[in-house]
Amino acid sequence: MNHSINKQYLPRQVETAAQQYWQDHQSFKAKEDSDREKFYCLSMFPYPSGHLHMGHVRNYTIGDVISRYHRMLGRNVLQPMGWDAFGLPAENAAIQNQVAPARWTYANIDYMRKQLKQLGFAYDWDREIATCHPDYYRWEQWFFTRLISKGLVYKKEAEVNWDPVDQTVLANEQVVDGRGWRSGALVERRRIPQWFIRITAYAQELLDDLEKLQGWPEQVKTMQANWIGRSEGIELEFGVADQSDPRYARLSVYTTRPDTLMGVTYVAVATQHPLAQLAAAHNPALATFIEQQSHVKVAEADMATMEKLGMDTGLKAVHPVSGRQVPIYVANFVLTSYGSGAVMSVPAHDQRDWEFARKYNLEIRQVICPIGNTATPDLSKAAFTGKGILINSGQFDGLDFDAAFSALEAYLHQNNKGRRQVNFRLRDWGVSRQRYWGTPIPVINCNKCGTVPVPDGDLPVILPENVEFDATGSPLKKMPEFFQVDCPQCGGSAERETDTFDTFMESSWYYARFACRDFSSGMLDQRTDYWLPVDQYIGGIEHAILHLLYARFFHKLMRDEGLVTSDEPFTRLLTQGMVLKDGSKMSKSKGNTVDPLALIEKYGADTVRMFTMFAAPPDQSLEWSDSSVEGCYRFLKRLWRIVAEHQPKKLPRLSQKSLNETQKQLRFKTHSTLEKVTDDYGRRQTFNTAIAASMELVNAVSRFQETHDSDLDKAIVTEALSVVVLMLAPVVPHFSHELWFYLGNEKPVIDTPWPQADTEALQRSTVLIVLQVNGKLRGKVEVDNSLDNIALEKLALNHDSVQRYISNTRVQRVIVVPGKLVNIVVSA
RNA sequence: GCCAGCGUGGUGGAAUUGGUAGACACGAUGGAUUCAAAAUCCAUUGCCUUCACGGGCGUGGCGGUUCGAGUCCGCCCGCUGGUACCA
Repeated sequence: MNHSINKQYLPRQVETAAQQYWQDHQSFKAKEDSDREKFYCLSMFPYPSGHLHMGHVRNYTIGDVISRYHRMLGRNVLQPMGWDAFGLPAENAAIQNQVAPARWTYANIDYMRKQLKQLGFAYDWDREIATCHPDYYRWEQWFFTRLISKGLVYKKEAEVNWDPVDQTVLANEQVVDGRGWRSGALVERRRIPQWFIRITAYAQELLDDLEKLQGWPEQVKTMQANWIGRSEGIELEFGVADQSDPRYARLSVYTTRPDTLMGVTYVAVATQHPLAQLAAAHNPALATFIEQQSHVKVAEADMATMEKLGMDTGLKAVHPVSGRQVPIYVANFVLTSYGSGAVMSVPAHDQRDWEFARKYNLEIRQVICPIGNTATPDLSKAAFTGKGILINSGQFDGLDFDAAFSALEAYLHQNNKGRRQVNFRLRDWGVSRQRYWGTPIPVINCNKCGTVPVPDGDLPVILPENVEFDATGSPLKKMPEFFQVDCPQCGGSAERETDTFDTFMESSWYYARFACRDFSSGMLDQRTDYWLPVDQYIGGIEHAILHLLYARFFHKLMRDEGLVTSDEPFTRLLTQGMVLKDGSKMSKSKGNTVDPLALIEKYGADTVRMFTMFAAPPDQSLEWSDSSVEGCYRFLKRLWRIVAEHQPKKLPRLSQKSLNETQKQLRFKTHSTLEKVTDDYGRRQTFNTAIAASMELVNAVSRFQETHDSDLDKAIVTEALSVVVLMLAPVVPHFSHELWFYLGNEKPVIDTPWPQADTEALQRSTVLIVLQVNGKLRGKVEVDNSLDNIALEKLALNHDSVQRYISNTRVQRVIVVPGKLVNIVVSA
């Protein structure tokens, strides 16, 4: 084993050689092997926007570190990579640069793939997927037609942002201060027919199965549960008085607070509610008001923060219990898409209703009295929103929330005016996009047969890639050769759907396709049974709700189609924080980006990888620092020199007892660090502390070397450095690849098992005890670890550093925490 | 607005189950080496106070629980992500 080594750390040479070795040996090609435990590690695939940014580097380094660690644990690892290739930015680039979205996208993919390869990620590139390729999206189209046949898909009208100048639908992101970002025109809400997938049919299961996700962060599960938003309430009906049209005799509302029903003083309906439209037909002022409210973009945040405005319709609702008539208002904050588009308003016990009532001088009627609190709430200051005892509620007076709920439910049920209802905040998934660069929706509209799914044999519906592109909507709508087709059912002339799918469709099942991406006669094959579910998924926290919920939903749809056998797609989830510079998110528009390529050229991939792992724990945001990158480079140079100048010696079989104290200490440090780092990589996934601990061990080796250079000393150093090189191998794989050979090993570091701590080296006979007086640190003492609590207490009380604080006091209590501390509680 | 996080030295962060606050780095200061510089190495480095020994304060703010709180609870402030057509 005569591995020569350059005394200087030359990252470019080292990295080229290691990458060449991996390529020659096809080290990362993943093969199904039922005899071996698999580990599927997946990082969220990138949108090919042009070049990698630091967020990608961080995401993919985390994934690579976890993959390489599990490989060392002996698992059969699959780590694939692909491209979330459809999306809006390609269309914007097309308009700006006169380049077709397809060409732009493929060029970006080529460039970014090169960057990923330079970073040395252990991907099986044979499984690469680009979602814009028909081999991929054809199965999405096929699956959608399956969902149609199962009744899990339907078409309905839904609102979009319409730019009246560019004559195009705008994404929420493209509406800035209520205006189209290119034209500057005031946006309008427009209702158009769109396709929806019934995610609400799975709402309960999506909620219940969160419990199965033991490997997910609590915060993500909480956010998803709140998003699904299950509530139990009552759906009840008000009558409508003075109505001229018998179709609108009833007004349905949903409430989770039926106990406040007798406090209703008005009813609010959405601007698009039939009653609002009915009233507006005879009321020009109301029509104007409704028209004005239509210039707000279709985003919940805008709806919720805008000034709450309303107008009396002149219509009256009839209370289902008291028969009292209350005004019906149109209110801009009532959501058309949630519940029935109408809400009963109880200003005394709901803050938003209270504010609205104050503004429009509507009655505030208290019907709930706080329990165990004689002070009546001051309803001139705010609503009282807590639960309590009913008052001013006639026959329901004196009941508490639960009793009132039951009593009112029974009353409304008997009178056929309401029933118990479970509601979800979650809305069905609108998948239609009026855009070009996406998967064509595989549906044909025929005047005779209605909507007809494209038959299996005619799939895929291929998106034409050579197109002229401008700002006025999808080019597909101007391509008769695309949309003029014969109806598959009657053969008559028909029109192909020109809308495309939401790109969340592609990212909802790519993880499954990676298991069998070359399968050409179906969506998924048997190989998914081996690889799924994904053992570790890594991606940005910004995907905590939408992407992760859609993917969970899609997995259940595929399960119910018999394509996968598991209930959930991702066993363990790590949500990575953002990369910031000067306190804000790195972005092109802010001009604070750092080019990974320039850094790799200057320091090498290993330094860049190490910095992203060392600077912060993976789930926190990471503050960019040039000098800290420099520091990582310095550490690698220093460690390289220490190893290269060291003469490796094999550690003889020895008894720990034959070592001197310093030798014992270094071996203790080596093996205790190994235990800690193993825990950091595996359970904790705090790679920053794993690196810090490794640095500490290197510092200990340096100090040890100053006074020790016998053959046995060198062997102990060899052991320590070998452990360091193995522990750092997942983070700096090229660096470790080279040094591992130098340390006298024949097998490459990637095929070397993760080391195990030597329990004998971890034995200690003493322990450090902290001495406190009244909780304040007053001393430390190293004691034999066989001392019992009584001996510890005695020793603490007599210790000099304690004595001076307790001499003129009375000892009240002594708290002994074995192996940790003694706290003496005294009073003057 | 609503949901979920986060807030610790000059900076990034550590403190894993309520038990030594500031590990490991960066930066800074001083020194060694050098003709000089780079590189490297050594020392110091939370704040206030003291000649020194030492003492006091200190984890966004206010309060609480506890022998003991960065950690648990309540309220408040600030920042970040998401908010269904950015991905």
